[in-house]
Amino acid sequence: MTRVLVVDDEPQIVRALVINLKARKYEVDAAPDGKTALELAASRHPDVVVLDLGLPDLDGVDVIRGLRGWTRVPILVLSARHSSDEKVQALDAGADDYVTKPFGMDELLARLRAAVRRAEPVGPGEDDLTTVETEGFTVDLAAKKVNRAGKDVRLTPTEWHLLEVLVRNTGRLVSQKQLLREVWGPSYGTETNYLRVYMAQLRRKLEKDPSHPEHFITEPGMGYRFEK
Amino acid sequence: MTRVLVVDDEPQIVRALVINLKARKYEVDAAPDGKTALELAASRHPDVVVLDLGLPDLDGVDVIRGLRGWTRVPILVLSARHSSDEKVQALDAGADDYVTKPFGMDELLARLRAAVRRAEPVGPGEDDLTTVETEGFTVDLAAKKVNRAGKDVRLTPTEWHLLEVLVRNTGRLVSQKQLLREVWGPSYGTETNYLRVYMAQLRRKLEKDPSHPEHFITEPGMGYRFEK
DNA sequence: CCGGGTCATCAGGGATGCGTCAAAGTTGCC
DNA sequence: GGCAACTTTGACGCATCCCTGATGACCCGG
Repeated sequence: MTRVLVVDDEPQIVRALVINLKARKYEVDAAPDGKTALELAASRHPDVVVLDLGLPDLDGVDVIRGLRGWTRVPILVLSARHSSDEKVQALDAGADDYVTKPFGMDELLARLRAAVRRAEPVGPGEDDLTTVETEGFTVDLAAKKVNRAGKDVRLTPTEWHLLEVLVRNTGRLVSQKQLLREVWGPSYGTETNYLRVYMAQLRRKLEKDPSHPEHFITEPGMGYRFEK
Repeated sequence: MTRVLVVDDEPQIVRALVINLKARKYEVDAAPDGKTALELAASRHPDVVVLDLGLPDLDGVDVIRGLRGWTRVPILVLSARHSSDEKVQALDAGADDYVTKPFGMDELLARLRAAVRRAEPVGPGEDDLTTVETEGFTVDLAAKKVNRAGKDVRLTPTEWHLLEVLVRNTGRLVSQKQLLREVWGPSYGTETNYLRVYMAQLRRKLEKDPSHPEHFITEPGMGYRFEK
């Protein structure tokens, strides 16, 4: 779940934000001043910060700097000041966006979504999800490679697709209908013979003893399962 | 140097932006409509896009989607529409920021800086990515040069672009669609014959035995893979 | 013991995708 | 305006993959 830190000294604004955010399944922390904001940011590690510039204790720009000293969390500034100078200062201090009050809730939420979205990592960083190992072979989902005894195994597109669905559900039973729909398309829910042919090919290429499979298990009448 | 793509059909706005950006040492491309914008984005790889929503040919939101289909480049939307709905649509389609006209140049530039800043990769870690070596040849991504047996190999722009995408994903399979979109642009997702022609040329220039490639591996039906 | 159903395996034929070559079209430069 | 380099397009042979039908093994209930 996405965690939001709301920093504002006006209770009614905080209330409005909290209600709207919680309704949209965000987890929300709130701070009434800069000092609390910095503490909460450190202890709660929010995924995005909504920061009012007019705080009682610290200058808003100093709060931004305080955060930017150690984190790249997206900061969305909220302010009553329309002056161009204020905006430039806040943005150059490290803010990601600047919304002037009064603001539309829809717009604010959209900007929030944009800020969270682009902070999402892409590509590497999920290595634990991209490779699956067994004693006999290794499947690399990102590189689309299968390695067996040091050598890459050549899989056809259909074979790979089938393997991918099974591996993504390691340990779970995948029904025949589900497999057929995923690999061959929605209208192929009943052609179970395709499955038999391609499961045999996968086993021949990957199992130690294809006629006594250890990893590609048949659940008679139901479907197939991949086990490490 | 940071490269900016300005998309707007009003010449005076483009002029103002270009002058201001160039004065601040940005490299600037300009497009008067959506189609040109998508082409320029594909061929020039800007670091940030400034996009007016009111274009003569395509809907602005469609341009955003066209870009987001293959790149995460920051998009800063410029628009005369103040309606909250428009903003939400643009932001949810993948825009990073939304500025309403008339805008202050200082503010726009500050938002631009913010967008570019947060797109910067975190920390070091790409130094080793700038050159890739194989037994047969060396690719220098920064210098855009390929060396083989002590001599530089001449590559055409398209050949280089294709090589670059493959090398940046060394070891990973890159799908045909992805390659076509990266090199030829978002609307070329199906022209797989281009790929065949240019892969052949790359192999002829770089492989020891072009008809038995060791580094530019084709995965039938799926895509291509570069191996060291 | 027999019969129906599901599953595994095999092999052939049609369709598809890839590599190659050559020619036409485009672009940019002198 | 002409030339050279590059890109696009089309055609062809060939390898590979996908589908299909046939056959036999296995499991269960009758």
